[in-house]
Amino acid sequence: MSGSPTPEENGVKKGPWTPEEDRKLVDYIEKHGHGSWRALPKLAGLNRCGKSCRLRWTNYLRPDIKRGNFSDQEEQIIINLHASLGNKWSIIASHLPGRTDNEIKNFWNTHLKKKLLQMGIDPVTHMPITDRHHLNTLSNLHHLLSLHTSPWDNPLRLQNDATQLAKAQLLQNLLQLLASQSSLSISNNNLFNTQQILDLNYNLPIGSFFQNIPINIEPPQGPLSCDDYTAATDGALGFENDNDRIKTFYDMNQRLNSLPNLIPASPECSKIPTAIENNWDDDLMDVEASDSSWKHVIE
DNA sequence: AAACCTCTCAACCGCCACGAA
DNA sequence: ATTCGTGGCGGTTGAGAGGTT
Repeated sequence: MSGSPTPEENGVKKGPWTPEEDRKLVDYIEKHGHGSWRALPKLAGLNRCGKSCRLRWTNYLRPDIKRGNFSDQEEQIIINLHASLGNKWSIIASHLPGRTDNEIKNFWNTHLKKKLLQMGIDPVTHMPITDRHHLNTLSNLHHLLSLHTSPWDNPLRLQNDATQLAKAQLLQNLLQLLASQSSLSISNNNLFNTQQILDLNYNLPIGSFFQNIPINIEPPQGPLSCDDYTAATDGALGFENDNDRIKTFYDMNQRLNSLPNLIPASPECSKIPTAIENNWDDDLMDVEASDSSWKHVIE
């Protein structure tokens, strides 16, 4: 509080609050409201600075504060909001009734940050960590894929979008890594396969993760246009309307295409070795067997 | 049992934004 | 336009609880 005397200068108490102090603060606020925080301590008979009183009330004593562990749903909301807002704890807290910014900040720093790192996701950018150290453990991928929720029928679709995007990008980066390490070039056809893998991991009809393209049609030969999406959006996937769906697909594709170019320079480069192609078709499409298949492909 | 280490989270600190004078 | 008072925010700290050696 700039301009205000510091607690030391005033000789006011610092440190943990006693039950007696809590009672005084609650009693006063229940009877009179907090009014001016600066004036409150004196009026309530507390040897504390106003700032300390305000923090104690907003972070701990307020009657509407929710106690206990964060639910999975709350966790997802925090992760998603953090992805778009960054460390705007107070705004994030406003989306979680009963949770304080301080509590969310602590939860982020002590749990979620570590969790994302373990999953191979940078907690700052929310993008997959692409260095070898993180990519060389299949568990990162397994962690992501094992989340295994179907976003389309989930009311928290927005929250899941961030996770989906992260998954898609990790897969994309994995493909890139494969391409760079084994002279294997990745074409859009492979990207199409990536989409199929995601569809299967979400238990969606083939082609549904990014778009509702029937399995029997030719994979697109270039970045998908808005018209492609429009044409592919027959059949509901759970979006409120086609605009939402198109926007989401378009955004995802744009982000995927913003990564370094994966398109081979010559047609022969785009040919995948048969063994690997078979793995795409047979093993990687099999959700149950996907762990060993991924390991096989990486090896 | 004791020493040490790690983790959690309440509380503090410094800075900033904003409104009033 | 400037200063001052206040509330609010985000980063950081440190006490204490719990776990490990």
